Amino acid sequence: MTSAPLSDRTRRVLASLVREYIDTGEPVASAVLCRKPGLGVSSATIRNILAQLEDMGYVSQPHTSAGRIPTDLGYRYYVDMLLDSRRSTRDASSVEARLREQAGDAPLFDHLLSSASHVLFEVSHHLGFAIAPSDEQAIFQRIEFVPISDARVLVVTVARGNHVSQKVVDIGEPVEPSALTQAANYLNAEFSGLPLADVRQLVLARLEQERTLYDRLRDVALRLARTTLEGIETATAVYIDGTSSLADAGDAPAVSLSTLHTLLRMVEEKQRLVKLLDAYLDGPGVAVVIGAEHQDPQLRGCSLVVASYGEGTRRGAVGVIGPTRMQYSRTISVVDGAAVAVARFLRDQN
Amino acid sequence: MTSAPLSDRTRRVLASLVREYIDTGEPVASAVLCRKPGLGVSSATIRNILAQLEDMGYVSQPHTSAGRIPTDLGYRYYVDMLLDSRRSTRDASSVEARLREQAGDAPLFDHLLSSASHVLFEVSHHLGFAIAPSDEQAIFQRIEFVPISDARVLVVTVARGNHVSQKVVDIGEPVEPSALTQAANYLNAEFSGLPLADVRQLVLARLEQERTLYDRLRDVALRLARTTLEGIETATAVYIDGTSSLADAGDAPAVSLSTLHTLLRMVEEKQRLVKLLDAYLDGPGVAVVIGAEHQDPQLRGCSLVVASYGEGTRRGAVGVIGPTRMQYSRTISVVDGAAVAVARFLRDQN
DNA sequence: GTTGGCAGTCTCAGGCAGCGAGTGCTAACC
DNA sequence: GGTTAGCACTCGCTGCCTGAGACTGCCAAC
Repeated sequence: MTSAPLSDRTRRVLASLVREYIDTGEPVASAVLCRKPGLGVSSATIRNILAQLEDMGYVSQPHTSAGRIPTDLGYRYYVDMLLDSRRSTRDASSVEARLREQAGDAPLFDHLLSSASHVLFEVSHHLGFAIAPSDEQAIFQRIEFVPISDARVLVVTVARGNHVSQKVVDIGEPVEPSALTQAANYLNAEFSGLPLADVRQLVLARLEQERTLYDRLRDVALRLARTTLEGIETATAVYIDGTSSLADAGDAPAVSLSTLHTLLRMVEEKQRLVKLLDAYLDGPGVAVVIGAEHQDPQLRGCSLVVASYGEGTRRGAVGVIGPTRMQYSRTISVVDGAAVAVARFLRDQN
Repeated sequence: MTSAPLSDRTRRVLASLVREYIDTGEPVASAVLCRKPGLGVSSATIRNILAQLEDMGYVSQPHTSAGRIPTDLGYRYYVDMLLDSRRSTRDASSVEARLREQAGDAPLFDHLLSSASHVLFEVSHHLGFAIAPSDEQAIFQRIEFVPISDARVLVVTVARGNHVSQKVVDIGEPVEPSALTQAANYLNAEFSGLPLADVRQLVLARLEQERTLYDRLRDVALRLARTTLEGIETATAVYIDGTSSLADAGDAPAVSLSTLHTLLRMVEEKQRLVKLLDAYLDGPGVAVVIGAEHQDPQLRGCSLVVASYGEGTRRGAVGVIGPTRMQYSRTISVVDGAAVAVARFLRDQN
């Protein structure tokens, strides 16, 4: 398990082995590798190299007389090579075209993200997901109250970037529709253009003041606004598509049954996925988490490819979850492309 | 495969065998059955009866020296006995209590149904679902237009029974907010209290007339209404919870991987589930579809327990999908209870 | 019609041999 | 020193056999 830098040739052998294993799913023999173009050496030499790679923990043998398969560490090295080499050559155009086809030219925010998860699934054939940024920093445009029943109101909030969200709020007492309209006018006049987080703070501050003012209209407006804004932090919108890919038994059952179970539970409780990503999403660009690198032991059987989009505190994420033996090169391209495309959509709409 | 009526004792043996198999998952031996209380005969007699049952296709042997397991036909006979015997003794109270706890006292329609699917999953530990009735016959209460961007409007439709639905509509040209309010007022005054299907017809009829009238306000109102009502028939709302149960490997992997794949695809394209149910949902009460009775060969590995709620043309459905080897008795109770509970909720809100 | 008894059948687990794939090692070579 | 050919060795896989165990089917007695 030494970490001496690998020679160029050794790295080519490792990459070749990983690619071959991803393609076939079978342990790779030295004879197979030396038949590959690019490294003109005999199988005996390959065997020496493979023995070194095994010492270093990059490959392993299921049993003595079998070929080698990559370990999670081997995948990691391979993926790092990929990420290095494609720093310059990103191409989002094909994914972006698909996304535009799916979502239209100026989609609503939630439609854009659900389309993104769908496209990711279609292109990668793995579970695709898209996560909205926290609403905290979204720019408040307008609020509108639609009376539903005597004491119930549908609150529609519109934020910049075609970002529409709805919520039903129970106000204890019946309120006149005209009062609701006035309340909305008041809020729109006061707060339009501010980040939602600021709006919330201002609303709370005013509610403190109003206690002594006895202005009924403002009171209703502010209380409705408070209840609406309360929900903002708690749940992040998550869009997932392609769960069926997890049970796609092309040749082998991509992931184990217990991993499958964990993933399906994650799809049910989407917030768990958000939590999972929080741990890995810090920098820009594509992040890859492979098998044993997962903190949750149940997820050791699968890999995660994720990229963030947006800037500053308005960051969301798109990505793919699939078996450790996945086509990383392709998947990384696709996820990166999707992140770029989503970011571009959002920029165009400001 | 004769269909002579079974003697009382033979039926008790079959029922006992099915129950035992559902409990253990192992082929049931004659010796095991004769130890059960209720039928005081020796194992040899049981063997004779089992041989008859096998001739008739109700049970089968995995191999010569194994016990018997029920065939799908055997499950069918057992389930029919269950359905017969519980005609009178339905008890929805426990499910209803859970549903009330989950959904609150006067939930919105979609929240009620998603709670129903959740409760069905929790109680049965199988995939639970709830399907909304067609909107066609819902009684229109109010429509409201919320401007989102220059040429885009969020249309909120409220129907009787806390049934709120939203849709974003693109109108080609920018429209003044005040015009939208007037348009909504016009539509509400004209159509409130009518079934949605009638509203749609009336809207189309008026649009024909208006062609010659050149009243811009009405024109906008009617065109918005038409676009909104267009979507009504196409998609039925479907709520699903508990997909993870399908991969719950307690002892055996409940359903085969290919069945699992089909079911997950059905969860993705929910309308396929609606289509599936159309074939089975005609009468009132609980319907059970077992294994090979499914038209789709991919679904042969699982069973469906479903009950409809509501009356006349306002019928929806709730139900459960699980392995053929499921606790039918319990599941039927639960699904029946859920249907009764949902119906009661809806009745209380009119 | 029911029952006890017994032979027959089949699965399952364990042990063993032969085969083949693929390696590790060594000695020769460049 | 790195590379290569050759060869012995290892080990999983398959097929075969055997004994044990689980049930049944059948028959004769009740």
